[in-house]
Amino acid sequence: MKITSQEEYGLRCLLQVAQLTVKNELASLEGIAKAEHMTTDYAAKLLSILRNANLIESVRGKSGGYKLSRLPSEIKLDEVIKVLSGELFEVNSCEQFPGNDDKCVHIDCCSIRSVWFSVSHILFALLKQVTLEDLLKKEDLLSKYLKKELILNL
Amino acid sequence: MKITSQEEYGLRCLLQVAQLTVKNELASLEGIAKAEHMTTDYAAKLLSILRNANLIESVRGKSGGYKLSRLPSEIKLDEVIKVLSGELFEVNSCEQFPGNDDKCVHIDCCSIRSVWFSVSHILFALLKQVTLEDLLKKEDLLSKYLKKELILNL
DNA sequence: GCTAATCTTGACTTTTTAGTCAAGATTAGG
DNA sequence: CCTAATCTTGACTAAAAAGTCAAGATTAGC
Repeated sequence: MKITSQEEYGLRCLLQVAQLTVKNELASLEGIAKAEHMTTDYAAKLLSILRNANLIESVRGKSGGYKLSRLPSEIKLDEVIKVLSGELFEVNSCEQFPGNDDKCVHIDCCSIRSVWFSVSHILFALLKQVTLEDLLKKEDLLSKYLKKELILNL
Repeated sequence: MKITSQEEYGLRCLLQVAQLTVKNELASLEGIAKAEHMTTDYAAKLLSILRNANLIESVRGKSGGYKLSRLPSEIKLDEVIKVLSGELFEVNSCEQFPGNDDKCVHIDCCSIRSVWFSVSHILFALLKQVTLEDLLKKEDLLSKYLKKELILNL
């Protein structure tokens, strides 16, 4: 249960694209990488994940670049995080942790599983309340908003 | 943002210890490993993490084993998860993701960071509401309890 | 059509996490 | 005091995640 590199840097790239999209410009790979102080190769890899998930679109060739597929207000963090690293705990795969067997010993009754399900559910309900548009705000503004709104709306 | 092996299997071992502790028995390494279908070596490693964090105590020598250091009702999941894998996002280390620099580009203002902080805060507040005693219940009972109580008490 | 600026892809290397192995320390009970 | 049943530890190997490299495809503008 940790924020992964792919989530963190993938989201940063997406936010760079969002910033230019609202100005009606395309974001170039090189521009994104420079802004985020990362290599273009790594940025390219992350952007390809975002593109394959239809969060962004790319235009190839000279004067090409990336733009959001939808409005920033229509892209919610729960979707972004699922694209970048999947669910916290996959509902149909307690098989992720089968011990040394094919099948988990606890398949019939597992109190741990029910905690993961609840936590995962609430977590993604939280993330669903935050959009890329929110993330384009300044930190102090967003921070206040999150404190006021996040839990209340669960 | 995924449940790690260490969290899952570590918690399973801890729960095995808890089951015997409430019966006033010591849990042996071999017993725990057999019950969870894992190797004794791996169980040993996880139990040593739990022991170093003072969640369990061990008795060496013949007729030795493990027991909880506290009552199951006094051990909360937020602590267990922190022991097994740390915070979701370390407050004092945006340095975890500095890009190709020493210092993160966004150190002064980072909307992403404020989301991680909020989410992490709520997540551990949730986990704090669940104790090992709760986890000793049957899945269906616990599941109902979680649905009713978890969010309400935030 | 050439060229330079762009995106695309898959194989590769490095780092981290997961899991194993083996040698050793402790102690109850005979 | 010996032995068998325990726990302990650190080094090692395997698997997964992170990040790099290199070759190639596309297209605007000359």
